[in-house]
Amino acid sequence: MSFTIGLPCFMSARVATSLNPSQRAAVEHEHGPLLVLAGAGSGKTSVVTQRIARLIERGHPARSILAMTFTNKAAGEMFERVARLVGAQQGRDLTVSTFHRFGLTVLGKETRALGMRGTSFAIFDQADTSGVVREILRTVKTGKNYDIGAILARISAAKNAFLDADEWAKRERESRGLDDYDEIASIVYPKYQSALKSFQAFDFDDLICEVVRLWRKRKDVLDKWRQRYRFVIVDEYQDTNHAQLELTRLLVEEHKNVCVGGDDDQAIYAWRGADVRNILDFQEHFPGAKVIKLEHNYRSVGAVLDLANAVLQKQPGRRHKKTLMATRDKGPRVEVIVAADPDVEAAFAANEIQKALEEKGLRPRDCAILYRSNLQAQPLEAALKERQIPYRMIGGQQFFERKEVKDLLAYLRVVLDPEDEMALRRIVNYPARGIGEAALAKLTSYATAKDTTLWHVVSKPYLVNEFPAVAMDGCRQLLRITDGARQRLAKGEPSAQVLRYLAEEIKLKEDIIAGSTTTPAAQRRWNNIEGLFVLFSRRDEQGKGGGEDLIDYLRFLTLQRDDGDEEAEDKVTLTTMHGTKGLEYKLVFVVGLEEGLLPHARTLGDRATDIPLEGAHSLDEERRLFYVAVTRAKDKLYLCRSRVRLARGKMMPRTISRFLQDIPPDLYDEREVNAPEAPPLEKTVAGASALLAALSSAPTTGEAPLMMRRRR
DNA sequence: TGCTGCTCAGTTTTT
DNA sequence: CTGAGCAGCA
Repeated sequence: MSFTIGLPCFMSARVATSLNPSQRAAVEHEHGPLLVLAGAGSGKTSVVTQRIARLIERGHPARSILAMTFTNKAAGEMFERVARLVGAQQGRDLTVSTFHRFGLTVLGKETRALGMRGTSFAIFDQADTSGVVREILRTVKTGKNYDIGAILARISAAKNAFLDADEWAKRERESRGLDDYDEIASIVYPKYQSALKSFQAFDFDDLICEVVRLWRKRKDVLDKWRQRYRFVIVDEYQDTNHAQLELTRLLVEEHKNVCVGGDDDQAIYAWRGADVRNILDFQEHFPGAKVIKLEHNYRSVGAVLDLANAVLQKQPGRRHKKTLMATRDKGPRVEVIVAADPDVEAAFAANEIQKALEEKGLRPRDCAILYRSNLQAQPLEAALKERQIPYRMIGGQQFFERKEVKDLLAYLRVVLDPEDEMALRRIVNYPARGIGEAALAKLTSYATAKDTTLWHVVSKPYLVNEFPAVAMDGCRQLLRITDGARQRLAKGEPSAQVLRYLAEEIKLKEDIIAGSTTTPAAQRRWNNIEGLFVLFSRRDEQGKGGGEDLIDYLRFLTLQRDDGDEEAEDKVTLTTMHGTKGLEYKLVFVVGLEEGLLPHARTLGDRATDIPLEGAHSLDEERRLFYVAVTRAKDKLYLCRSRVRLARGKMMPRTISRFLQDIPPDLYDEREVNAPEAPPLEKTVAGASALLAALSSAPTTGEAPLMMRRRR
């Protein structure tokens, strides 16, 4: 089982120069709707970027081109690649953005047309929206303990269908009958909407839906945007939802210059509202559409591709039939690893990576370990740490969703925009300063009665009848802190400096230490805050100012997941199968191929909380997810599973994933791994000294470093 | 008001 | 087993 790096692999350095006929046809396409059906690894992204470059070459101004992607990262990458082709000068005016960010831009520019008071609005992330729903449930007094996510999912579905609560409930009742969650969701939904309105806030769905509503209502506004964008490109089209289709359709209705790229076999986001029919029915939505299929795979060796095709073999009812054709040689065989337990599984992957790094000249960045659920990451992290292999984890709890980060940023928000009520509520009694539930209720009811903002009352608490002296004092403290920060900003102090001041004033460090159970945990959380300082000082260095600029930046951060902006970082990637879409690695491990994990238990048992998906079976989506994971591998693929796994704190026996079972055995070699292979530390001097370095840089608190903790 | 300790639940994916 | 949410108490 050896695989060579270097020889045939660089076929995959493809693109730019040589295009096959289909690719060329797609790149040269100029006017009218175009669907590029691109199988995994068929060079879709490079075709799309080259087409954009070609449009610019043809004399279409870059500023008239809008490309929409799924993630910020994909957007950044596409922008870079186009800029490389046409030059930074030419590419500068190009718009490459996620749907959500584009929506944010439009809403930000159209606050007047939207009829909003003022120009400021907030964006609510999941934590915020969950909080809103929780509050509403309290007032509704159901007595039951509802899953908030399930309610939000239904609200989201209704929003994206542009239906109000009654219309949605009616439609669902007719199509499938209502369950408990549908009932409660239809009660919560209108209240949720008015809550958002009173906060002057948009949730993620609104960023798309409100644009569509506005455009439908205001032809003059729509015309403005239509004139601006003469060419629209959408990547990963299989993952768009109904509202995104509507947005696209409105924008291109006149000129019809819409080019979408995608692959229905890689549709894995139905659970969050993506509708694969968008890509299946593209030709009905955009009559006269040209369809180009890209079926040559330039990424993977034949062995990987054969297996990938076998995975899809079992997929019923594929509409756009594609067969991926190999362009590379067979390569090393795919290996299936049956590990005794998850630690063995992790040790195996880490050992193989280490071997590949030392013996085959691979770089860490060429390797990835993919799993279904973030819970699986822990043993993998530990195994890599033990061997001093650098890695980065994508996903998990997002940086900007961490409590300490949100707390500090909420202060900055309030400083910049005192009417940001969500932020104000968050910090009004943090750190505790005597403004508890009762005091807050007094403040808000006074604000409601006098039709003024919460901030106004907080800054003049003496107006409130029988307001407790302690709470009054608390308000004064809060004012002192925010005023201090505001003055610093006004004086032109860098934003990072102001953040430091705020952290200092609220004794954030002390609070983190007091609120953490272990020293390393406290360290990690404080590191997050330090990370914020670094982030903002980097922004300061770019000469960005305070005020509006900073408000925009904070909004932008809400939509930004941290991919670790160190794109060039040479590290092994640990990520979920979802998080890996669009990426590729020479060496790939897919771990946890067991029933209950893939397919995930939640997609099997039909739980009351899940929305029944129409036309899409979640089991099929799980299979496609497996397909996506497998097709990430360029040279060598390992499929791993464990015989036992921790569930609810107990070791439970596991059964093989049905998807793995479905693959003809002649497409892979199977191997059992039992003893946890010890990390070969003593093997190399480099390894030993790296360990020493790691130990000496461990926290000197007397606490054991985190990595030493898990051992059974 | 705010803390502590209890219970309970719940285990996916993310703009 | 862990974390979050909640009730009851100081």
